[in-house]
Amino acid sequence: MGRGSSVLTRENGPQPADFADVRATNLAVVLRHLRTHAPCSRADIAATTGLNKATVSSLVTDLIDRRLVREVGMTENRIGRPAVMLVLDGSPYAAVGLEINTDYLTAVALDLAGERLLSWRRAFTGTPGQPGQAIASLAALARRTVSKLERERRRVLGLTVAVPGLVDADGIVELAAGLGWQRVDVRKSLLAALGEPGYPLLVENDANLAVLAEQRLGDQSGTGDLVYVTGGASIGAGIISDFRLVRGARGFAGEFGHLPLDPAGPVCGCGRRGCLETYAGLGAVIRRALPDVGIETALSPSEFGPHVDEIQRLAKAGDPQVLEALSETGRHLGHGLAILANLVNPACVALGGYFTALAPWLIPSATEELASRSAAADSGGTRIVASALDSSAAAAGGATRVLDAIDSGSLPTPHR
Amino acid sequence: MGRGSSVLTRENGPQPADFADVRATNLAVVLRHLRTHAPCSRADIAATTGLNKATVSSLVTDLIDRRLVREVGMTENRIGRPAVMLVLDGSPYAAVGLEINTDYLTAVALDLAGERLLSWRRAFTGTPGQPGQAIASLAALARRTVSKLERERRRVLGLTVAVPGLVDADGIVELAAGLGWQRVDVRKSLLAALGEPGYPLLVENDANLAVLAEQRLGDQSGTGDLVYVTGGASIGAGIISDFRLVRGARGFAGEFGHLPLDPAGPVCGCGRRGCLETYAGLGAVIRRALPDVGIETALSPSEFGPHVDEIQRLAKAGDPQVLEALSETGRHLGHGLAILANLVNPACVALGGYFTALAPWLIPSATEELASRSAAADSGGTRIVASALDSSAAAAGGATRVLDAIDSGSLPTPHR
DNA sequence: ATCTTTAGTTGGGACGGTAAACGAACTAAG
DNA sequence: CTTAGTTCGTTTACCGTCCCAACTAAAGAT
Repeated sequence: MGRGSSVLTRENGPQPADFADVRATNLAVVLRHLRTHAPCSRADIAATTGLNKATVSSLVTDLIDRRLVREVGMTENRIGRPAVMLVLDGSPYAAVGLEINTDYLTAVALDLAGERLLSWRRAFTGTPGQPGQAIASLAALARRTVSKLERERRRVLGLTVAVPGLVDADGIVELAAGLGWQRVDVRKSLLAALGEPGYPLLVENDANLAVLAEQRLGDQSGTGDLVYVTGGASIGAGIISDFRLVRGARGFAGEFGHLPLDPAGPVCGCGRRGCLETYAGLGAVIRRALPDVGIETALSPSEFGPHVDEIQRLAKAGDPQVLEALSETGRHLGHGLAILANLVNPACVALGGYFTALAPWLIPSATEELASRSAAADSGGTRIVASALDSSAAAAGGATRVLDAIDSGSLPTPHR
Repeated sequence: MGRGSSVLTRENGPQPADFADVRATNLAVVLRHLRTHAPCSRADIAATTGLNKATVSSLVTDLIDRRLVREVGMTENRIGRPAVMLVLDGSPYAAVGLEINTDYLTAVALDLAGERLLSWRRAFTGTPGQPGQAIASLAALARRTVSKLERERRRVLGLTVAVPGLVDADGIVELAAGLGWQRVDVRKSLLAALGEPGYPLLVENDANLAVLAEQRLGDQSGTGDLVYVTGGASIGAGIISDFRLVRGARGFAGEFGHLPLDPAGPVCGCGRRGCLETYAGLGAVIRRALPDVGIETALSPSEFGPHVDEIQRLAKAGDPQVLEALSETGRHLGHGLAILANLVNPACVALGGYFTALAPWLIPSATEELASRSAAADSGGTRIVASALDSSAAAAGGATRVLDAIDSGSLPTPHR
C-alpha cells in the first residue's frame, strides 16, 4: 500500500535479478538486522525478518566465513536450548572517512559495527587556488590513517572524502568557495597520490555525508526524511528523502547558504543580497552577539571556535544582548528552514556545525518561525533539533557511507 | 560505482527477497522494456536486458497469459528466422486518473501501453467547506468512467485522485486552500461512495502526479531528476529525485507557491508577504498584463482561461506591455525556481498549468534569473522548459501512477 | 527419568535462471 | 532444387537458493 511494492524493483532502467541478487539481499538483511539488534540469535533473526530458520543459518554461516559476523557466548537461565548469540565482527575491517574544510582536516575510522576506531583532527590552512597542496596534506592523512589500520591487521573497506562544496557524481569538485577551489578532480588526484589503492574511494559533499551520519549514528537513526544543516562560515544542507540521499542531477542539491531571504538585505560574499548566510552564518552571529569583535576585516576561520565558546558562555550566563542575538539568528535560520521544509517536508532538521553548540538558544525562535511559515499545520511534522554529532560528522558520514555499501549487499570477498 | 550496488536492495528495514521477487522483478524488466522499445522480439529483449533467452521466453509466456503482452506479426525480408514481434496489450486493462480542482473535474484513462482511452473534463464549482458535494461529483465521474471502461470489457487496474493541496500518506487531504478543504478523508469517502471497489484507490497531490506524467508521457521521459510546476491561481511543485517522487515525511513536500521572495512584498492570501504566488500566480500575471481587467475583486477561477488566451494573443502580436509583464513574471518565477534548483538540483523544470501557454515569453527571463542565482555554474544543469502536457497532466499522472505499480512488479492475476 | 520448550541442522521439494543444443523458418547462392 | 548460413525461440539438463517439515540438541520443569 505504502511505498514500494516489490522489494527488488527499481524505477529506472532494466535491471534483471537472479539468485545471486536474492542471496546478496538476504545477506544484507541479516547484516542490517544485526547492526541494529545485536547481539541476537539465528532464531531471533528468522523470527523478526521473516526469513526461514534454515535460510538464516545458511546466511550466517556465509557471513561468519567472510568474518563479518562472530558468535559470542550463549544465553543462559532460560527454558529450552540456549541460543548462540551473534554480533557484527568489528576486528577485521575498517571504513574510513576524511573531511577537508577551511581550517582543519579530519579523519574518522569505524569498524563494521560502527565503533569508532580513530578520530583525528589537525589544523590546516590551504592556499586558495592551490588545491594541490591541500590534496597532498589530505593524502598524507589518508596514508597515516590507512597504515595505522593495516598495522592493526584490518582491511580497509573504502574511503570517502567530504568536501564543503559542489561535488559531482564523478568526484570532481565543481566549486568550493571556502577552499577557493574550482573544477578540481579530487578523486583522481587522491587516487594517484595514494597509488591507486584497492579499496573504493569516493568524494562527496560534506553536508550529504553528515546527514548520512546523523541518520545512522545520531539520534535520528531510522528516520527516512531528514535534513542536516552544516553551520560554519558557510551553510549547507544534506537532504535524505525516503531513506535516500537527494543529490540532484549533477550532485549539487542542498545549496542552502545562499538562499535569498530578502532582496533588500546586506550584500553577501557571493555578490547577491540577503542570502541566508549573511543572516545566520557564523560571521553574522558573531557580529550580532559580540559586536566588540572587529567587523572591519573578515574573520579567519580558525578564530571561530573561541568566539562560539564565548557566545555560549555568555548565553548560559543570561547575557541579554547575546540572547537576543541568538534569538534573531534563530528567526532567520527558521525562515530559511521553512523554505526547505515546505519543499521537502522532513520529519526532522538536525543543526550541525556551530549551530549545535548554540542550539538551545536558536531552536525556540527558529521553531516558532518555521511554524509561522509552514504551509501545513504543525509545521508539517518537522522538528528542529541539535545534531548529536560533533564536528567530525562529515568524516563519520564518509565512513558510514562505506558501511552502507556493505549493508546494501556488496560484501567483501570471503577473506583470503 | 555510481548509485545503488545491488539491484534488489532497499536502504530501509529488513525486506527479505525470495524467488517470487526475482520473478516479479524480471517480469517488470520485460514489461518496462516493452513499454519503451515496443514492438520488439524475445531475442531483442534478451540481448538488451541481459536476461537469458530461455528466461525471456518464460517471462513472455507468463505476460501473455496475463494478457499484458500480445504477439503481433513477424519481421520479414531479413536473413534468418523471422522474429515474432511483441507489444503491450492495450485492450484488457485500463488505469484511471481523476483530478479535482477549483473550477473543473478531469478524468483520464490510459491503457497498459499508455494510450489515452478517454479524457473528460467538466466544469465544477465546489462550495468551500462542503467537501461532501465535491466528493459526490467526483464519485459520479469515477463511476461513469469506470462503467464506460467496463462496457469495453476492460479491467480497471487502479484509480488515483489528484487534489491541489496537502495530501498525507493515507489519502487524507490535510489542507486544500483552493477548495476550502481541511482534514478531509477523500480516500475513505470515495471508497465508500464507490462501494469499496476491488481496484486500488489512491489520493495524491496534483503536482506530484503531474511530475510523474511528465516523466512518463512528456518530453522528459527518462530523466531521473525533474520538477513540474503547476501554474494556476496557486502554484505547486512535484519533485522527482533519482527516479523517485519526493514526498516528505507526511507527503507535504513541494509546497512552492508560498515561497517567500520578499518580506516587503505584497500581502498574500495566506496572510504573509511576498509569496511567489503574489508575483507569479495567475492573478498577478493578469493584473500585470491586462490592467484593464478589474482588480478590485478576486478573479473567479473560471475566468482565467479566456484571460490567458488573451494574454497569449497579445504576446504573439508583440504588445510591449504584455511582453514586459510576462518578462517580469518570468523573472519572479526564475527567482523561485532558483531556490528550488539550488536545493534539489533537477535536470529540468517543466512549467505546467497556465505557464505552459505563456512559456515562450516566460522562459527567457526565468532562465536568466535562474542562472544568475544558481550556486553552480551553468545553473547546475537545470533547464526550464514548457510542459508537453495539457491541463489533464495531473489526471494523466494519476493513471500513470497505476501503471507504475504494474511496471514495478505488482501484476494483475492471470485473468480468469 | 521424562516431558516441555526452544535452537539450530538436515534433507527433500519447488522454483527460477543459465547454458548449450536443437528444431524452425527464413535468405543467399550454386 | 539443393545446400549453406543465419537468426529465432524452445527444449533439456543443471545449479543455486529458499522453504518446509522433520530431526537432533540442550536446556529447565515436573
